[in-house]
Amino acid sequence: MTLTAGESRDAIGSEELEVWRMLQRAQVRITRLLEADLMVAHDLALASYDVLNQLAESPGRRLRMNDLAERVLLSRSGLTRLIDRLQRDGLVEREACASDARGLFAVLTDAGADRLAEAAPTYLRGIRSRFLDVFDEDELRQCAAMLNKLFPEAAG
Amino acid sequence: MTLTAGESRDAIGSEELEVWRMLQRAQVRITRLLEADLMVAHDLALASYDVLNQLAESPGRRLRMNDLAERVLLSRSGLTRLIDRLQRDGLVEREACASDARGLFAVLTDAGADRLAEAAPTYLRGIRSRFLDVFDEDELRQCAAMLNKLFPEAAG
DNA sequence: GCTATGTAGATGCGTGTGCAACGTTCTAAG
DNA sequence: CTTAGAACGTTGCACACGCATCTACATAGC
Repeated sequence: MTLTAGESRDAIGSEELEVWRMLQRAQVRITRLLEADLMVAHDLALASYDVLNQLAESPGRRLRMNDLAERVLLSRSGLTRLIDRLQRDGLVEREACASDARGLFAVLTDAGADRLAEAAPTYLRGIRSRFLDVFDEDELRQCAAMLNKLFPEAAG
Repeated sequence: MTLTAGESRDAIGSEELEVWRMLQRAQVRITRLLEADLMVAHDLALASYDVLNQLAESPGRRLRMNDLAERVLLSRSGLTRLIDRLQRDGLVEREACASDARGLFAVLTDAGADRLAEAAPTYLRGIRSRFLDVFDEDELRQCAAMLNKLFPEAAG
């Protein structure tokens, strides 16, 4: 590290830091593998899958742009473009919001639901083989507990 | 989910899937917080920090472009541009490789080392407060063990 | 020595992202 | 009713990334 000064107490045990770095690496690598799976098998980016999935899980297969952006961890502008693409491909439609003229719903089309249903097995198989299958039940429980400590508010 | 067919056994317990999704969210959100910290305090992107850090940890403060790209999870082309920027800012230099005329070393400059030393406390404080401090020793050990199961080869 | 195959790094191109700014609509204060 | 401020979604812009391609060099086979 070659830290010069001011690190009297910040000289964290490298092992602890290493945990974070390994987590980073693991998450990035698995995510890329999942995305590659989806791309070759279904020509679907992971972000697109997430959007379709979120919509499918929502009542009326629809979500306000803003809510959707939060759930898929995208900026509003990023989601605008992504929905543009999905709409161009017929997987999603925009629909006006009756109660708020500023708002728009992103709505999953039948084609979008079909596409999601096609891709879901690939996605699930990927997560299973690359993540879930590696651990036993206790470990997954431990993991879930730790994640809940990290983000208590994300318990939805 | 509205899965249609072919999912006889793929109907994973939603809880298991949720573990992966929470991990994804946690990792992305923490990473963005760390990056924001570095940007406002030191005008340094996280990828740049990682590069400087990797170089600082390497013998002779230097690494071949290829090796470096692997360690920071970047494509070769991505690293080429990033090193371009860091070189423009005087934090890194390119140096020919004696034993292989194709090869280049990315070498950390003194200015780069200084910049890293400035930013390190911010980075460490961020990881500590947003990740390490949330857990006790046992949990971190558990976490490390699980990560080693995920990527046995990444035990460096 | 000469050719074929492979590797290191750089570059053209297309794509996807976030930030800042904008128009529109909602809400609150007077 | 009018007006100030906030919220929703889109757009202009710049930037960072990966893929495919390219050049230069290395290595193996003959």
